[in-house]
This record gives sequence, C-alpha cells and structure tokens, in this order.
Amino acid sequence: MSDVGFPSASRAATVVPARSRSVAAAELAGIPWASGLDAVERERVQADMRVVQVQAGELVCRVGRPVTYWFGVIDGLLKMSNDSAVGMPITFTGVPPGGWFGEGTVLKMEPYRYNIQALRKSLVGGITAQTFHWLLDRSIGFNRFVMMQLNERLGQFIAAREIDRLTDPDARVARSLAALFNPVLYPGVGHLLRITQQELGYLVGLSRQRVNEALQALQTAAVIRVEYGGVRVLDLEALRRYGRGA
DNA sequence: TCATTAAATTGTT
DNA sequence: AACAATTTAATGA
Repeated sequence: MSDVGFPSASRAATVVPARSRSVAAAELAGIPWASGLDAVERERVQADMRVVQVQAGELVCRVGRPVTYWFGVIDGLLKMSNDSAVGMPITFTGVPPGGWFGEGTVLKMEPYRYNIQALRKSLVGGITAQTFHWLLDRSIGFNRFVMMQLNERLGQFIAAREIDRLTDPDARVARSLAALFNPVLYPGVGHLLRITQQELGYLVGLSRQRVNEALQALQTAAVIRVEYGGVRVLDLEALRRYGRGA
C-alpha cells in the first residue's frame, strides 16, 4: 500500500527509487489523445510523460494529495474508489486501458478526490499538471478530448447510481461491463476486455461464483463471449439495455 | 521451437 | 469455501 514512484513535488522522488521511465515515440502513438497533437506538442508530451509499472494493490493517487499528474491507464486495470474522507466508500469504478482521469482536479488544482489503486499489475502513464494546462491552452484536439471525457464521465456516474439500485445480479454485471466497454472513455479496450471474474466481482460487489453465473447468462443471451481472463463484447447496445425493455 | 512445470483462472459443488 | 479442470506463462533443453 505504498505510493508509486511519480516524483511528487515533496518527497516521493527521494523515498522511492525512480521506477518511472519515459516513453518511446511508438508508445506515445498508442495513447488516444496523442494522435491529435502537432509535432511540437507531441515532443513536449514525450519529454514530460512518465510511465510506471504498479503492482496489484498499489495506490496511484490518494485522496487529499496535491495534484501533480494527470494519469492514464496504458495497460492493466485500476479501481477508482470515490470514498469520502471519513464515511463509507460510495462508488467503485474500474479503469481499463485507455482511461485517463483526474482532469477535474487538475483543472481546478484541487487535491485528488478519489483513491485509485491497481487491481492488477498495470502500466500507468502521467503528464504533469503544467503540461496538461499548456496543452489546454494551445491544442484544440486536446480540448476536445478532455471535453468528451468530462461529458462522458458525467453519464457514467449517473449510470453508476442506477446500477447500484438494480437488484438483479445479471443486470448489474451487464451494466458494469457496458461501462467498461465505453469506447469514448476507454478506447484501449476494444472488443476484448481483459478482466478476471474475480476482479469483476470485486468491482460489482458480487461473489466470483455469482459473476460466473451472470457471465454465462449473458453469453447465452449472445451479448458477450466469456474467454479465459477476459470478456468479449458481441453486442454493446444489448449489454447496455440488459435487464430493461429491449 | 518444443516439452515440461508452475501459476493463474475458470467452472462446479 | 473448496476442488478439479483448463489455460496461460515461465523455464530450460
């Protein structure tokens, strides 16, 4: 449960040996919002971006910590827990590859409002808040990405509240999966989401057995296909509507 | 590259 | 929660 090796302004750089590295140009091309940048912007981002591998259970950022980076999942799976400082945890959201988060807090330069922890060994990238703002000031494509991101996430939170009220476990699993397959928020996922049934159970709040049962039902309904270590979506629209009227 | 072994994940009780 | 079956990853010839 230690912090990751992003050099936070105050201490981490001295406590944790630099586990972060820079990115190659080829890797940068795989990052969703990087394709819309011009050469100058891309160069600065490449110089600024740090990539670090986090182990399962490690915290990427903690509530109340000063904002230093805008983060994104390059590979793996993170869990965003939106718990209040003292109270009970409120919502759990999975963050699959292609997901970038924290722009709300980076924008306002407020402390982080969530805990983000790795559900499995993951590769996380980040750019500094300074570079984030620099991009906002000059790249229209970047602005468009962030705007889409904010808008889409709003929809996600509304959907998440609805999922919490659902009683049918199959429907809960279906909707949660649909959220993870969101092509706007998580362009890195594609049609095959790498997630174990154990991890899914942890996100949805169900036992692994029940998740397995739900996945089988969804597969029978020809909405998804269950694969080893992952789920393939066959009909995203049907997955979103599952448990409601067709 | 292939065969063997260990580890992870799944399906079932 | 425990178990067996299956799939993947790691290892070494």
